[in-house]
Amino acid sequence: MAVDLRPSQALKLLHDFNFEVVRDDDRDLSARQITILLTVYLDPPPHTVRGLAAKLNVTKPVITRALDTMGRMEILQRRRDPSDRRNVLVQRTVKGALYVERLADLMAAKAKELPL
Amino acid sequence: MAVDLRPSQALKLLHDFNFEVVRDDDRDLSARQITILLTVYLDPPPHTVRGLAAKLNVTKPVITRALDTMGRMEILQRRRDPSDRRNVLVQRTVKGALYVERLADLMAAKAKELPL
DNA sequence: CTGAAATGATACGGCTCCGAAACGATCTTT
DNA sequence: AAAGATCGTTTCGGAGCCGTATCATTTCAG
Repeated sequence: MAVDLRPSQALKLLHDFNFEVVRDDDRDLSARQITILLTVYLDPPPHTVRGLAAKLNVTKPVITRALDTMGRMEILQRRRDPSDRRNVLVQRTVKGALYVERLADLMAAKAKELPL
Repeated sequence: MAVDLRPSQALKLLHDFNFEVVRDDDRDLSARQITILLTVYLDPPPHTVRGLAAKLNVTKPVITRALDTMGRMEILQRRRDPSDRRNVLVQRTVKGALYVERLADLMAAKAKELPL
């Protein structure tokens, strides 16, 4: 129980963060895509399509399509599992790490600006 | 400078919050829609289509369509400005207030669970 | 009173995403 | 090796959202 955030502060933080993302990027990821991305970057590997789908409670094609999109953006990467070639391993990329880091910094900055 | 949130905590908070939203709602609002919604609920009125578009740096049809969608969800409401009938005033609803409150509580709860 | 300006809504073509179902490739079992 | 199971992808029809351009309504200026 570390960070004490009142609901009104949470709301403002949520607004300010989204506001910044919307203003900067013409292209914004959906909540699903963000969750997939952050899951890959926060949870220990390996990450498979099926595993991500089960964890996020969505269908497999949702993951496949999100990987198509974020693969094109080069923030996530597919690789075949050598030990079981049916599996696809979802991996991080350098560009993706920078992207995620930017999100984290932006959120931390917005939190710092919150009124008491 | 109230809330101290390290980037790694911000990332986990962002993940946990989105994770919960994605798991619960089959239909999730876009970053733009959330920003519009929270702007109406946080900034002082009046809110017009043109004003919101300028503030968020998007085109007017984006606002109109978002109002269509969130109007159907009954979390935002249109009303004609009586003093200048060209304007549309965007207003809160009871249902919308509950929706926003739920977002705030969820985020605050997830912040409380963050590791030090 | 008439034409210009302002406001929000709409039409359009294009793109992305959705869930369900079917599919090919790969392993596992027999 | 044949049959079945598992995994990720693709297809399909349908829906939402995008930006540009245009439209109807309302107000304002001359």
